[in-house]
Amino acid sequence: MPAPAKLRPQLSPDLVVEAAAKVLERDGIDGLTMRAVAAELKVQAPALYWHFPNKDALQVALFDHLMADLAFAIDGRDWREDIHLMCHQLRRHLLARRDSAQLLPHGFFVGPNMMEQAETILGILIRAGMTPKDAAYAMSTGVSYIITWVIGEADILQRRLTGHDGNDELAHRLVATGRYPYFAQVIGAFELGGDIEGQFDFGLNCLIAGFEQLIPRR
Amino acid sequence: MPAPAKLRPQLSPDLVVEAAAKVLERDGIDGLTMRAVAAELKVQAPALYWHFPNKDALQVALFDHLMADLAFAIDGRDWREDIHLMCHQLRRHLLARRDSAQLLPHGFFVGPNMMEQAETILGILIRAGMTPKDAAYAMSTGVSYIITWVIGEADILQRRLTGHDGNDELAHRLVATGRYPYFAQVIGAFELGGDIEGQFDFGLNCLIAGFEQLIPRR
DNA sequence: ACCTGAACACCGTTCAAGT
DNA sequence: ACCTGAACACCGTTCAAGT
Repeated sequence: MPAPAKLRPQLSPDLVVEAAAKVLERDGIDGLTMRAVAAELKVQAPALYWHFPNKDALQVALFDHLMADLAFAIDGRDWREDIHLMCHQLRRHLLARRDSAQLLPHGFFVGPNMMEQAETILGILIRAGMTPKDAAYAMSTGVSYIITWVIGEADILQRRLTGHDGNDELAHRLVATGRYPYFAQVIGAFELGGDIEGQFDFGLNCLIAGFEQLIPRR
Repeated sequence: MPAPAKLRPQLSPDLVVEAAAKVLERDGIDGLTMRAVAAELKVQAPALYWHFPNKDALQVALFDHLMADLAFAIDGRDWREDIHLMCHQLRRHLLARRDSAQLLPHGFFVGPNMMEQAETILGILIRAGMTPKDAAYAMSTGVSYIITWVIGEADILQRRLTGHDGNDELAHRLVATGRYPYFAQVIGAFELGGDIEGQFDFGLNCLIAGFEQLIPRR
């Protein structure tokens, strides 16, 4: 005779992470509370603490989970091109998973999935001629750039939807005083209507140009 | 006859910001609560809402306040050198004011002080030959790099003090599986004992190398 | 071993009421 | 005009108690 069916499926770290992913997608980072995740699992909040020591650990696991299906599509002909493509793909991946970039206050290469991705990136840079240390720093700088960028971009997209923007107003009032002549020239570049993808590429290309100098010419 | 002395000095936005600065320095970003700021002023928390619409607005004002005495020391001979110096000075300024880099989720050029600083930076880049738009993007990319960096660096310094680091442990366990050969080569670069200032310079030099390409050769 | 119930020590913010 | 008192609707986390 088989074991009696359990009334409730047992919790597990994986189930908790999947529930957290659902909550994050539905309610955003502010809605991602231990109680909400527990509710998603039809369980009381303290139950989660049997599987994760605290919310931080859950967020780390969640981020890694969200990076599991990040598959870089590159052709391996030119490392500059490959890195460029991968950075754009990482940006899109993060943007497509609501608030995922805000999950990690610090350190993104923890967990099996992110480390798997790191292998790809490091391989390209090292085979291109970088020292392992330079490759590590370059990867860290690049990913950090993208994560910070995506947080900012999501914020801009959000404010475009909700309409007006308090900070913009303040900046305009200050510019109107005439005390910031250079800023007055460039304030358009910071406005919500700006070329957002172009600005991403701008910083990205600067970084890649810098990376290029780390590779010995032959 | 002069007006009777008030029992309590009247509150003002400036006084609130100064109290908030004290609380931030003493208790860090987690201790910066409306109640704590109010207590510092010997006032009830709701009183603050007469002077600021919400906590976010207070944080924006506080950040600008903390940037008031940021004075760039440069000599104006070479723009690359100047930018390099300013970036290091901004890093030190932020590091010296506890958790200041964590005050701003989005947008750092709001408020008279930051815009004053922006004038200096934009001036250097535009006079070096950049278009205003490129100068704006370059400044934005650079400051964003530094702020993100400082948040990470403060975190590393903190973990160095408190000793052990859970994420490091996880990464080591995963590396020990042998499935991440490249990562195994570079894990030393990410450890707490790493050359932290060197890593900052690494990213910074990459960016500046990229900026250089925006300036037409003569 | 794994989860519930109840509680602790907080948050940001609102709002009627005071002065 | 400016602040208090009291409350609302939450948080993350702990811990004894249940099964």
